[in-house]
Amino acid sequence: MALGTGYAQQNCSIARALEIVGERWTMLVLRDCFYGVRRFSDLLGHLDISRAVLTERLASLTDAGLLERRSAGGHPEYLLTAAGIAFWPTLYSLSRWGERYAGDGGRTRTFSHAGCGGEVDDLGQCPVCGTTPGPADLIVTLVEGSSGHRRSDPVSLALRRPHRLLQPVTPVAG
Amino acid sequence: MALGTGYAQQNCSIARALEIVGERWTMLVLRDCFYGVRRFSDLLGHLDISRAVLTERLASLTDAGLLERRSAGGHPEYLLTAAGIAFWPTLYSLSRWGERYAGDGGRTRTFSHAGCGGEVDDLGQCPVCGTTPGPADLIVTLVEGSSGHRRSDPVSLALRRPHRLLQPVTPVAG
DNA sequence: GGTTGGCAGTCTGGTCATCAGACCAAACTA
DNA sequence: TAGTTTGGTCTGATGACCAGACTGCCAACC
Repeated sequence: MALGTGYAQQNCSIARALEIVGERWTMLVLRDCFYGVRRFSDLLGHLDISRAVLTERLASLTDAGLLERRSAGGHPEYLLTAAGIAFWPTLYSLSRWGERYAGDGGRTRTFSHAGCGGEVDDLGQCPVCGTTPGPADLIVTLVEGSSGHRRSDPVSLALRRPHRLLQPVTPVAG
Repeated sequence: MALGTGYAQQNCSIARALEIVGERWTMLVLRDCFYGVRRFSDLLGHLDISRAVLTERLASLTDAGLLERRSAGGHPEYLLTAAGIAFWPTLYSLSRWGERYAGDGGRTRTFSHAGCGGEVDDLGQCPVCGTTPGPADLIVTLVEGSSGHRRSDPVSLALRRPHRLLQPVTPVAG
């Protein structure tokens, strides 16, 4: 949060969590990381965010231990750490709430268990095998007919195909 | 979010959710509502927030349908609606993540099922009876010895006792 | 009936964060 | 070697947030 008067006095795990992930754009950066976006320019194009703010968010997420900055092929890549991956349930829960109460009520994306194909429920549990798959075992699929096809940047196009979370996306040029 | 360039282009339920609950202080206001804080002055004292910002947050949460403003005894009260109550899993999940990765790793609060006394797990499920209690059926208890006793405003003092979520707190004067 | 006091806001001037867009350095490519 | 891509930094303008002063409403009390 990095303001003079942050949430420090709140002494509450929610407040402390929000000190790390509560700033504008931060959770959307994490969402993109789960979707497999790893590069500065891809995040920039997909989020429509100011370069300075993206730089700052990536640095603070890295400082906080949710992301790891790694050089790959001459360019940096930002990968989720264990602490970052552990944030998935919160993001999933927020997504489900948003589908129900911040849109037209319909599904926009579904998440299915890569192991058995079951579509996970509100709690993230697979109704077929009864486990709670981590993000690495989930396949995200855009719901056809949802309002989910507006953007046309390369990353958005690449994300229209079903794909496994955390696996790197390869944006198509154009 | 109410900025010229919000998250509108993101076309994603997470982005839409964050348009409503993603601003500074908003989730902490909701947290306090779950804890039973209902009055403007109590929120003000417990959150250490600017009056203008609290006014704006309460108005936008009311507009978005998460809170309901109701006159009670000559003063307004802010109560969670169904949409607001449905936000509990996200808040709980964020709290658990924060305990693990944004603090010393220890529990600060526990939530137990009022029906059978079981302490709910990471997913919010009661290990005793197997159900997933809603917030109205949860009792929050501050963990002794956690760093959770810093604040001394009347609301914080009232919240030190175990109490059921959504039940109104009665701050002690002083 | 007038006064007092608490409550729920609004208003104000200053500070901080974010914005769009220009600029820059390093690495790769032709 | 010149140009392009990538990953940033810098700048001036705008908007959000801050602490604190101020206002209007209502109930209780004298």
